[in-house]
Formats: sequence, structure tokens, C-alpha cells
Amino acid sequence: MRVSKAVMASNNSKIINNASVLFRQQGIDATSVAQVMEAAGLTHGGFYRHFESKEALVVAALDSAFERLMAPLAEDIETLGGQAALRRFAGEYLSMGHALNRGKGCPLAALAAEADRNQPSQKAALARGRERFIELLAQGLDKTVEDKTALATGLLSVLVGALVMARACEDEAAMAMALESGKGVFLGLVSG
Amino acid sequence: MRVSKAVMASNNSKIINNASVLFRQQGIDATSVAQVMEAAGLTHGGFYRHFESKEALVVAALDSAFERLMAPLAEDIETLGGQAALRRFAGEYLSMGHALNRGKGCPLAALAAEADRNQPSQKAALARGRERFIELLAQGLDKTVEDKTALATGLLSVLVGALVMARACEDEAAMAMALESGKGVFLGLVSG
DNA sequence: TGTACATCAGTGAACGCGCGTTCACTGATGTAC
DNA sequence: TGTACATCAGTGAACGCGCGTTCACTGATGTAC
Repeated sequence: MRVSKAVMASNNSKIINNASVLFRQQGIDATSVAQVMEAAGLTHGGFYRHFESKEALVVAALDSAFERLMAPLAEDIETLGGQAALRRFAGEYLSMGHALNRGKGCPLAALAAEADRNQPSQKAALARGRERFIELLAQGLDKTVEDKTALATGLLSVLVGALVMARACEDEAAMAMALESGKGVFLGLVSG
Repeated sequence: MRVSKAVMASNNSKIINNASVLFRQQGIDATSVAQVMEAAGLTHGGFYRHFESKEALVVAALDSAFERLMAPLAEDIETLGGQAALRRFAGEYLSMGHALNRGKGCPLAALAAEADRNQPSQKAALARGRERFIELLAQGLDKTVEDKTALATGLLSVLVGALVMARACEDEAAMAMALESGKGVFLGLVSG
């Protein structure tokens, strides 16, 4: 039956949040609309009162995941200063916790390869997140850096590459080495 | 009807090669057995004379893709020497051609995130390729490098990360910057 | 080398299944008076 | 503020579809004599 506007808004958030986690954990194609709705405590039939299609949900889930990943970095840049914020962010991004918890992690590492191949709207959401990410990293760089965007682009590649490779490891020692080597490269580049 | 052993072996190769390309182009889940068989000029029913399951084909296709990617590097290390071979390899790996041609490119960049989530045999094939890749890169490093495996691990992250991020770009300028910045980081690390 | 026959690679229809999406229905919500 | 009613969020069955896999069948291959 009909629910109040407040409940519907809450359900909408639940759908997006659960989808965001499930997509990153299992992949987009491997996650069904019914599964997302069940995780949100609803039945699958009601999905289309919230989104026009699964594709629209994917875009909303990607945007939400990017927002949650980057908000803390944006805040840290304000409060701690650029360099300290970048170092702290890299420490968290390249942590075992992040490598072992895809569902709450970086959407680029989890979904770039898949979303890339999907509909243009998904590829666009991905490219949007990637650009905001680079802007934010560039913002944290020292003023003396010549081409901030170029360096930030390189930093992002290091972060994403190290995380993806860490997750491709079968033992924790190799995983730790992938993360550590990435951290070393990142810090070396930031310090100049 | 029955075909000769030679024809069957040729068909087997065609199945693996076409699967290898299609998986990288479209993703594993998004590529059907029927599609692979059609690309090989066969009908889907005969698939199970060649492989026990789709999963077994995925493993064979991954192994084949890694072999084709790394064989030229192994050869170059022998003939050109380590440093020159690594520089040449990075130039090809981080080229627009590679970024635009997923189907014949690096299986780590195309499939790491997806194969990781699939059955253990697929994750193992991926980890196997990753390890061989690191060994080969380490082999190309200068003798003065302290921890070759650690550095090679970092190099691989840079390669894969830059390629994945380049493919996530919507315009070619951003794509070129992602590749170039990755190349810069890679060469800086190799030169010490 | 020639013949008779068992083998089995490839065919194409069929299977059960889960997918994204649609729809008639329900009943609480929100609104007009 | 109270009442009558239109709206619409959520339900659960149903849709067509493509998937991985199975199977009876075909007829050329490979082998035993």
C-alpha cells in the first residue's frame, strides 16, 4: 500500500545504498533488481516507482559511491591541508581494510572495467567520478607542482592500480606488498 | 559429424582465442557460450566436447591471454636487455592502441575485477598471470635494485591502473593524459 | 591395402532457470471541500 | 477540524527472453582384422 513521502524517500535511499554496495561486491550484471529490493526490505515489483530502469539505478548508485568516497578527502583538504590530507587518504585507500571490503570501497577499482562496457550513461557516471577524483587530488598537491592535473592523474592510476592488483592476490602477504608498493610510489610522487 | 583430430585441435584453438577476445571486450558474464562458438564457426551444442563448463573455458582463455601478452616481453628481455625491454613494453602497454583495443589487451586491466568475484579457478588463473607478470618485470630490472619484486609489483600497479583509468575516459585527450602520466611514473621508477 | 564397424565431434532442439520489466490489485496517504 | 475521495507506493503473479547445459541424432574418422 501507499507509504508517506518520508518513508518513500527513506526507501529510495535504502535502494540506492544497498545497490551501491551490492554492485561493488558482486558486479553490476551479477546483481539483480530483486536482490537489491530484498536487501532494502521491499519486493521487486515496486522498483519501477523509484527508477525508470536498472540502468538509472546504476548511475545513482555510482554517483552515491563516489560521493561517499570523496567527501572525507575534500573535508580533510580543508582542515588538515593538502599534503597531509593526501597522505592520510592514500593510507586508507591502500589499506587491507579497503582491499578486503569491496562493497564499501572505490567504485573505480570495483566497477571501472564493467561500467565502461555498459550503456553510455554508466560510462559517463564513471568518467564524472574519475574527473572529480582527479580535481580533488590536484587540489591537495603542493603549489610548486607544475602540472597538477597531470600528476593527480598519475596518482589516481597508482591508487586504483594497486588496489585492483591487491584484490587479485590470493594470499595476504602478496596483497600487503601490492598495497605497500603502491603507497611508496604515491608518497614519492606527492613529496616530489 | 565427426572431424579429424587436427580439425578438432584447430577448433579448440579457435574457441579459446575467440573466447579470450570476447571476454576481454565484453566481460565474462556478458559473453555467452553460444556467442563464442558462433565466432569460432561452430554451433553451441558442441561446446561440451571441448570443455567441461564455461568456467573451464574462462580459465583456458585467461591463461592464453596472459601468454600472448607476456611472451614478447620475455623475448625482448633476452634480446634487448632488461631496461630497454621494460621501456619498450611500457610504451606499448600504455599506448592508445592498447587502450582502445580491449579485446587483444591485458587480461588484468580488462577482467581483474570480474574474474576476482567469480569461481576460485578463475581467481587462481588471474593470480597466476599476475605473479608471472611481476616475475618478468622484476627480471627486467637493474641489478642494483634492492627489492626487485616489490618494485615490479609497483610497476604492474602503475601499468594496470593507468590503462584502466585511460579506458574510463570519455575524450581522447584525457585518455592520452592518463597514459602519459602512467608512462612518466613507470619510467621514473625503472630509471631509479 | 581393403573392409566392417565402433567411436565421437558437431548439430540443433529442448530443459529449467533467473533475469528485467509489466500489470492488476490493495489500501494508506494526501488533498479538496 | 472532519469527511470523501483520488492518488500512488508497494505487492506478487506473470511476460518474454537469453542463459548454461543436456541429449538424441548424424555421419566422417579412426581402428581392428
